[in-house]
Amino acid sequence: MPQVREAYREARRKQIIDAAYRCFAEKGFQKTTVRDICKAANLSVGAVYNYFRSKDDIIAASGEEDQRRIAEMISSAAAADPEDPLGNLVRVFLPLANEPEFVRDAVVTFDLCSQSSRDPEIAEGFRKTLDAALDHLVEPVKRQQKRGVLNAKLDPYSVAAVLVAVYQGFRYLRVFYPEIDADGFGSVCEAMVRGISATKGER
Amino acid sequence: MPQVREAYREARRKQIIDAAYRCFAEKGFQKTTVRDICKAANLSVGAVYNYFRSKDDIIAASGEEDQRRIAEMISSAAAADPEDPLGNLVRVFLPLANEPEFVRDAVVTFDLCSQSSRDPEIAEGFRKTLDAALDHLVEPVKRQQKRGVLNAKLDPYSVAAVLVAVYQGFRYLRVFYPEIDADGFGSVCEAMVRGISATKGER
Amino acid sequence: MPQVREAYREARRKQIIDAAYRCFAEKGFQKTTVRDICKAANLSVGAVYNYFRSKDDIIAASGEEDQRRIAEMISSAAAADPEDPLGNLVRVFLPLANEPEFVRDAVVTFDLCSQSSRDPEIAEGFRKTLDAALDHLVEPVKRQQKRGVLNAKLDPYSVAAVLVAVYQGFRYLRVFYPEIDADGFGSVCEAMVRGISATKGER
Amino acid sequence: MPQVREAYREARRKQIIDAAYRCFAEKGFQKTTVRDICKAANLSVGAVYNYFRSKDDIIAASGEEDQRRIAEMISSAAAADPEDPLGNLVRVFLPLANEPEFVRDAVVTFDLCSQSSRDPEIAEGFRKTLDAALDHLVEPVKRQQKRGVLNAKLDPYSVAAVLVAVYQGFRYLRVFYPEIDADGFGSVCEAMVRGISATKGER
DNA sequence: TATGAATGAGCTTTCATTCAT
DNA sequence: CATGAATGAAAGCTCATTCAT
Repeated sequence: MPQVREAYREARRKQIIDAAYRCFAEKGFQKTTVRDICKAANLSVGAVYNYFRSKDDIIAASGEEDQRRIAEMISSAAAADPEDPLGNLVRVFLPLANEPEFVRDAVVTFDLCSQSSRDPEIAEGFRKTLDAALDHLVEPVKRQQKRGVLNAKLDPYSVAAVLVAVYQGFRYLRVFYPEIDADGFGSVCEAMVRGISATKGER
Repeated sequence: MPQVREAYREARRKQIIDAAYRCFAEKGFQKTTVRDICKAANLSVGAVYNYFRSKDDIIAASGEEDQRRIAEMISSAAAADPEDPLGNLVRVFLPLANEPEFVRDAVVTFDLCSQSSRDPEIAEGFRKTLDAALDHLVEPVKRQQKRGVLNAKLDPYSVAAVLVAVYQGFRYLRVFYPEIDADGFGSVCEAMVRGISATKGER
Repeated sequence: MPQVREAYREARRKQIIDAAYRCFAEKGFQKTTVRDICKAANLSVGAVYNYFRSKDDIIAASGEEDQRRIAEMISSAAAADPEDPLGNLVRVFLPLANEPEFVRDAVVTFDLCSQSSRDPEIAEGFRKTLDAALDHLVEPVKRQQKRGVLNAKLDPYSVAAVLVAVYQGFRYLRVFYPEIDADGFGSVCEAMVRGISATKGER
Repeated sequence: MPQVREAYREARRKQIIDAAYRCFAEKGFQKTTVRDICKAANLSVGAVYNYFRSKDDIIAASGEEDQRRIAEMISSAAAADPEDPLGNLVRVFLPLANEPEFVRDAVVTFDLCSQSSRDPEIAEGFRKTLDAALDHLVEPVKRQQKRGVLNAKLDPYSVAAVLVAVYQGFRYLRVFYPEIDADGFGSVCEAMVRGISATKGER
């Protein structure tokens, strides 16, 4: 019985988080009112406060969801092509730039980032999932280094960090340049990956 | 006389923008109240409204200032070492990561980024200076391509874009990882730059 | 349930309008603050804004109420004495001059009048009820003309207009002359009404 | 020399009052800012405060001016036709309804009226000039009564009051009905004046 | 649990007035 | 006398949160 009740609560929470995420994407955290969220979730104000202690609580939960999604995408993209996991990242992520949610979600991420620096609770959840994302990259990097495909002298954590940085930096630019040349960007990225490939001397 | 008057007005505006920037860095745009800005600028509320039409106006001005600063840093860094302008970027920018303002300012940039997607006026000022920053990079890239140092097949605008992306992505990570290994990050970047260097075949 | 809900809302609206009217009479529209109204209505600021979109909205509603009251008085006064409806108007309205609300309400009407010339929303509601008031007068005037009591050559709408004008003009004077001789004023009015009576030749 | 200075001050005061009156007509007393008045008068804020102690002071002066104008018009209209001074009033005042300033000025009068009930200083100036206007009417009324043209049994002050009331009431209606039938209104007025004329029995 | 009316602190902005120049 | 930058009280309005039903 508590099993059922718990599942019910979880479903409601997810319903609220999803609604909130849509609102946040559209209007930002601060300009989204609790009423906006309630309306979007088809719930009354009181109901929402049964599942979350405060608006900040909803923001934090939304942030974790946002990061969880990114981490998931990274790990599945890296796992999809064991032969060339890093190259596959570029092939998987760049086309996303044309999805309508791309900018919408990017803006939420950057909003979260700036909130994080003020609210430790948000930062906490954020970092946890960012850690997970990085871990999902470090592993294939190490594997490729062992296989002699990547320059073994480079710190695998740093490589993973640069990859994430390039991705987030691309999202950042994309916010301002909807017409950005994603393919050109991808070509430069691929060329750069060659720069961290193992050469004869470094093998 | 109008010369003096105008200079006076400019000085006051700068005083307000600087104060506002500090507040924004500390509390974010929305949580910063106009009164906070006034207090930080040592001015009365009415005085501030003599120089700016609204809080949004101050945000927009702050945003332009933020971008102008970045563009300036990029152009001066690229100009400092004509032999290796791109490599110099890494050498100039990475050490900044340890400055106390690094995270503080990064957070403002990302806040601005997310505001931009909602407020066209902010986006306008932002994009203008982002354009300038990119232009300052495209030029040395082209020069290096002509000199046969960089792979001429790559689109110079895309190269510039990736460089900016890496920088902003690094700032992003730095917000969450104060302990991030900047040197390791730099090493990977340098290795990557080698990936876009001209090789014999492409020369 | 919606029946009850609706009735509840209407009751609250009336509560607010009444409180607002008292404030407006005492201090005028502009000098009455929303907080004044809230205090007078024994409600919090937020509560009031649950029932009205803005202060102007409250003013408009108050204005309609004000006009509605006048129209109602006119129509009931005219209906009370079918033999001499116009004469009855004088008999009914003049004694009101001694009521304490007389000046208080007059001032609201004139304030509304001047607001109307600027705010179309207020003017709209105002005119609608003024129309109704005039209509309530035109009908008895026409009836008296048919009965041969009033000069049939006069435009009944103009007669109604003059009657309203005399009433409002009297209120106007009363604002400045609390000691005005209402009976003398009434005598002159009655004499004037004789001037628009049908004479042998016009019968 | 003080003569000249005094004349200069008077000229400036009039300049300000006129500008203020235009502003008040357009936006109402409360929504007119001191800056509006200064701009309309082509003077700096400080300059205006050299001639008036406060905004209320300007309003009061404007009000006296407004009433002075009406009193002047009444007295000159009544004096113009010694044979039929009252009839002449109708002939002079009704055509004014088509002047563009008619409604504009009416609104100021009603605004003043409602301010008067709150501000004794305004009321004071207002009443003084209203007294003058009434006096200018009482005299010809008395004269006509002596000549046996008007019913001598009526209180001349009340007659004057009704005349002013009709005029102000007409202005009031005109605010809401730009299309009001002024001629019809005039005909009714003339018929009414006949009602207060002396008849054989009352002569 | 669900509801949504009520709360009131706190926000941005305006504006009458002062006063150093 | 003229100027207009500076002041700061106070305005209208919003919104996170509570709580009786």
